[in-house]
Amino acid sequence: MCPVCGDTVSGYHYGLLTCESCKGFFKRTVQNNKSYTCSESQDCRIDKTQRKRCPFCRFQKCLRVGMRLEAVRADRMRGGRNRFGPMYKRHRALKQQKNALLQSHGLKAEYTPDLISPPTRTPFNFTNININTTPSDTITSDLHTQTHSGYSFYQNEPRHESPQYYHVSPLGALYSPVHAMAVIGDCSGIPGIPQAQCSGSFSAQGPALPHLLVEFLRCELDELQVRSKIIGRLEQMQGEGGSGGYGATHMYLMVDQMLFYIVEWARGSVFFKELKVSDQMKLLHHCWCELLVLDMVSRQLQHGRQGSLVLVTGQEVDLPALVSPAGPLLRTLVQKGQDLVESFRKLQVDRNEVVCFKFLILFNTDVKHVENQSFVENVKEQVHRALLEYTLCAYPQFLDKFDKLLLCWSDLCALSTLAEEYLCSKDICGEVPCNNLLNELLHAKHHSM
DNA sequence: ATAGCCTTGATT
DNA sequence: AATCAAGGCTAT
Repeated sequence: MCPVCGDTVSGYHYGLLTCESCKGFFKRTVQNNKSYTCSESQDCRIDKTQRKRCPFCRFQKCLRVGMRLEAVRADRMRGGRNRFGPMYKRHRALKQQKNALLQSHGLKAEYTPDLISPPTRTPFNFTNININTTPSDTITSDLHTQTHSGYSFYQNEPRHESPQYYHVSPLGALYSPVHAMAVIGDCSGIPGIPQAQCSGSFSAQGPALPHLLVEFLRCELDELQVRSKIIGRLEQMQGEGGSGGYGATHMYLMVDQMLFYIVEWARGSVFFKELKVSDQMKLLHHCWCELLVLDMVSRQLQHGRQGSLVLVTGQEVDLPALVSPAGPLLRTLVQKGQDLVESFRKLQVDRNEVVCFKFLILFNTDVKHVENQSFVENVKEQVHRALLEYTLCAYPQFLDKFDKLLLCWSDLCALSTLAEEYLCSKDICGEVPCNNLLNELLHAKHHSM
């Protein structure tokens, strides 16, 4: 599918696989130096049926997905090859490799259609939802402006007979590709990734990410904001409830708050927000604990030191002190948690992979009685694809990282099951404060089983 | 202006 | 000689 409009791809054009019509549109726009204006808010949906409606947004999208201005020839020379040739070749090879890997994981090699459909807003009624705390989405990516100036498109010295390439379109200045931060590896030569981001040489900026991953990063809540809100809420409750100190109650309240923000994240997330509330709840009832465990594990990766546990609040808990008075269940829980953190660390699991993981966990196809099962399956497959593409691209020297990540996931599931059992036992003992989200989630699972 | 089909020509 | 991504042409 054409990344611009979704029509059928006819080959590589101006840097990536697009359809014939977007190829022509891009060519006309750049050759004739056209400038368009958008009569809406510059975010028109571009698809096969609507692509004619707003050329401004269509061209924006062409640039955003990575079509190259420089590939339009200033001298209009026909035929021949440009220096993208080898890049297209590499891309084909990579795709083949990817498909082989996908197939080995039982996924279809063909691309599945984009699932983003018009949003439907519906109320959501988990108990204990404080309306006043609405964490604002944070764009974790960095906006940059690409420069096209003075770049010889040919690898060799430009000869007189060679085509001289363009083009600094007046619209080019509007091009703001979304970058990701802190990516390692080399994606140079992958079509669709603008050269500035891709050149591998000194890429503090790193290569561009799969489109889906960028969407996922957009859905992330701001960690610091969440932290301060949770701290505020906990202080407030300690003031009210009286039970001060850092006992178990404090922990449960904190977990409860974490769950609140996990739900908040999910509700605002791409794909998930398209689901009916009943389906959303079924998925969350199933995976909240996995998300919780992943959240804690990934926090240890960022800040944690061995022998201590860093909480959402930023507090550091000494593990030996936590474990020594604990029962056997909590002990194994802590031990397995440490093991998991260790294997994540060994694998060099990065933030982008964690973000993909969250979506893999959320869109679990094993959840029963979900109305829109096919949607969930489709999303899961797309996430798989994005994660695989990312690992191959960001860690090309580490080809089985994807497989190892999936192995880690099953460890995480096992740990989550243990954690849930632990919380359940504590809930039955009456140690978990009542009327909160944690209770609801603990009970929901049992009712549905 | 759009988009499907046609022609071209360096690279393989 | 075959390939295939550039540009060109032309009904709609």
